[in-house]
Formats: sequence, C-alpha cells, structure tokens
Amino acid sequence: MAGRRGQATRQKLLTCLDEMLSSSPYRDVRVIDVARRAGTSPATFYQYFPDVEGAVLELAEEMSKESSSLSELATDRQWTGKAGWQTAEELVDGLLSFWRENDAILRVVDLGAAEGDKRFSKIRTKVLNGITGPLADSIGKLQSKGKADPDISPAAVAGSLVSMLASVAGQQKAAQSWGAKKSDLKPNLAYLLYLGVTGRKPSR
Amino acid sequence: MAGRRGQATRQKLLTCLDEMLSSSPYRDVRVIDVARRAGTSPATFYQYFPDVEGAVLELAEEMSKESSSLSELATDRQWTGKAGWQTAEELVDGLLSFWRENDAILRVVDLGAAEGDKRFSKIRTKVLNGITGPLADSIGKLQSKGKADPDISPAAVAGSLVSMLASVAGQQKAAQSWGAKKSDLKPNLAYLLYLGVTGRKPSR
DNA sequence: TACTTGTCCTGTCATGTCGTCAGCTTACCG
DNA sequence: CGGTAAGCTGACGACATGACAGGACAAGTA
Repeated sequence: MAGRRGQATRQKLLTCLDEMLSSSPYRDVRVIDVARRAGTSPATFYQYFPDVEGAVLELAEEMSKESSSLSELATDRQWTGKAGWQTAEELVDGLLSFWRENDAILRVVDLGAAEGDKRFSKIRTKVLNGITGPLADSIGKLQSKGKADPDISPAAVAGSLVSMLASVAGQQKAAQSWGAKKSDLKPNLAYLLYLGVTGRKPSR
Repeated sequence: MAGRRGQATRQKLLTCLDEMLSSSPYRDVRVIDVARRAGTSPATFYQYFPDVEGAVLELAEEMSKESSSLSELATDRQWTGKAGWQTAEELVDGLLSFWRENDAILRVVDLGAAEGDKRFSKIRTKVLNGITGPLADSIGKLQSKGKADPDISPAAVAGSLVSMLASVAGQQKAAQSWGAKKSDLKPNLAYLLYLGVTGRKPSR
C-alpha cells in the first residue's frame, strides 16, 4: 500500500497528532495544525487519513495493541491472603501508569464510545476486556470454591471494578478535589479492588 | 443584561444545543447547525455566547444545579443491615437515571475535565462531590464506631466508588460487551457500593 | 551521468464555517 | 402614533476542508 518513505510520513503525522491531542482540546485539533507540526501540508494528511477522527482511530488501534500487556497483570493471579493484596496493588499500579502514558488518546476513545461510535466502543472494549475477562474468571473460580458471594455476577463486578480504575485513572488531576491526598489513591483503589473481587477485607 | 425576548432566544439556543449534543459527536457540533435548528442565525448565537464551548458551559452549569437532588440520596442515610442495602440500591438507581437524563452534557464535561479545563473540572467536582462528600462522612462515622476498616481514607474510597458509578453510568451501552446481562448491572453495582462503604457483604 | 519509472508531496481551487459589524426589524412606552 | 432601545440578520474577510493534477524525489538501468 505504501513505500518506506510514505510509511515514515504517515507515522510522523500520527506522532504529531498524538502530541496535539495531549496539548490542546480534541475539539480544536485541526488537520492544518497537525500537518504544519509534521513539516508537511494538509493535502499530505488527507492522502493517508480520511479526517482527524480517522487518524485518531489508528492511534487508538495502536494503543489497544499495547494494552495486551495489561492482561498479564490479571491472568492466573492469586487472590487470597497477602499474595492477593499484591495482585491488587500491581493491577492498580499497572493500570494507572498505562492510563498516564496514554491519557490523551484514551479520553478521546472514551468520548467516542460514550457517543455510541461502534469503532471506538470496540477499541475501548478490547482494552478493558483484557483485564475484565481474566478478573471475571478469577471471581468465578473463587465463587466455585465458596470463597466469594455466590449471588454476584463475576462479569458485572469485574467490569464495574475495571471501570472504576479506568475512570479514576483518567481523572487523576481532578482526584485531589475530593479532599483525598494523592498518595491515598493507590492503596484505597487496591483496597476496593481486593474487596470487590474477594468480598473480604485485605490482609496487608 | 437581557430582556424577555432575548432570554427566550438564548434559552432556545441552549435547548437546541443540548439536542445537537445528544444526536451528533461533540466535535462536529457547529454554531451554524445550532442556530438553524433554533430558527435563527449564527450572528444571534454569537450575541449570547462566545462560542460552542461557552454555551456548553452554561448547559453544564444548569445541569450541576439540578444535580443537588443527588446529594439527598447520600446524606443522613443508614448503612447497616437491610436499610444499608436499600440505601445502596437507591443511590445506584438515582445516579444511573440522572446520568441517563443528562448523558450528552455529562460526557462533554468529563472530556473537558480530563483535558484539564478548570471550568469543566469545577462543574464535574460539584456534581460528584454532592455525593462523594456525604458518602465520605458516612464512611467516617462507620470508622469511628469501629464498623469499617480504620486504615482506609473515607474521601478516597467515596470518590472512587462514585467514579465507578459515574463511569458505568456513562457507558451503559457498552456495558453489555463485558458479557454481563443488563439486569445484572444495578444489583452488582449496589453490591460493590455497599461492600466499599461498609467493608462487609450486604444482607439482602 | 543521463534517462526512466513509480512513489510521494504540494499548489491551488471550490466549498463551507467562523466570528464581526453596520444596519434593519420588532416590541414597548409615552 | 412616533420615538427609542433591544434584538436580529445579511454580508464580509479570514480560515479550514477535501479533491486533483502536476511537480519533486529516490532508485534502478545503461
């Protein structure tokens, strides 16, 4: 589809778009600005992408591939005793830093999904399901061993917990306004995560 | 500042803007479309608002006033036994329907806040703190009675729980993709809320 | 080095939105 | 009914969009 030079230009446009998204509101990102920043012209941009949204989708796709590393933080993990607490802490930590590294694109994906755009929903689902799936499995296993409330739906609980983490991660700046110290955030998220999965208070 | 007729036009523009936000992506909402829908001209729009964002802020401000009704769902509530379970259910119910009624403006507020715009952060904080505040108080009281984990931060836990509810509420369409039934959502959110506040499984 | 070929980039243009101003219309009051 | 102020709009320059044709460039050939 495109040669070596073309690929480079295309990639540069994507990189510059990502920078623009980080520094200015999504609504105000213009093709002409992205092109200028990449040292090229709007016409070139349109050669590779149908519009800003199209290019954003590419960025999101890239990001969703990298998100597979998040799955590892939730698959085949211990959820009992101190090991369980460590699992919770690592999961919170991993998710928070992934969100910090990709905050610009993630908030646009969130918006797109909330607006009902299937393409964005799909990507958001892929990222979140990477964690929600294994987490639901863990809850299911605890249930079958009688170690978790049998009345809950593993999928709904896992999904809600991951939503919580993602939402707090996406609004980290605003979080202080609750009156909570910044350092309080991680341990308390881990607490809620552990509590939600196991139904018991963590033994730290 | 403005007479009777002016107020009416202004309000009509806001209403039409709200409708536009519900039916098309925020990024694509144009002044000219809002004006046309209101049966007036772009010039009139600019007489009342500096730009689309400015008008959206007005809408958000209105919404944040209505959100005070949410506070009542969390102030002076019982959190023990069956009464506690009812409190949780009512809070989840109230929040979910408030979000359903105001989803368009709420997602724009979320975006603005995530992008670091103080004006939107302030509004988001006002809406969420209406619940987070009283909820944190309840947790604090439980703590002082020895009925909740003394090591947690009431503010951080309350904030995270409310974030969870808000986030799930904002992505209700996407929620099915977890593999959870729609009817599972509410009871499981109430379960997590009760669990987070009290540290114990609910007695339904 | 000169020529050829296919890839890649850009100047330019028609279309449409933005945001402003002067001037016109409407409602209200004496 | 005429005057006044509030409210609305046509029109305009500036700018973004998206399409195309043609120019610039790298790489291979002789």
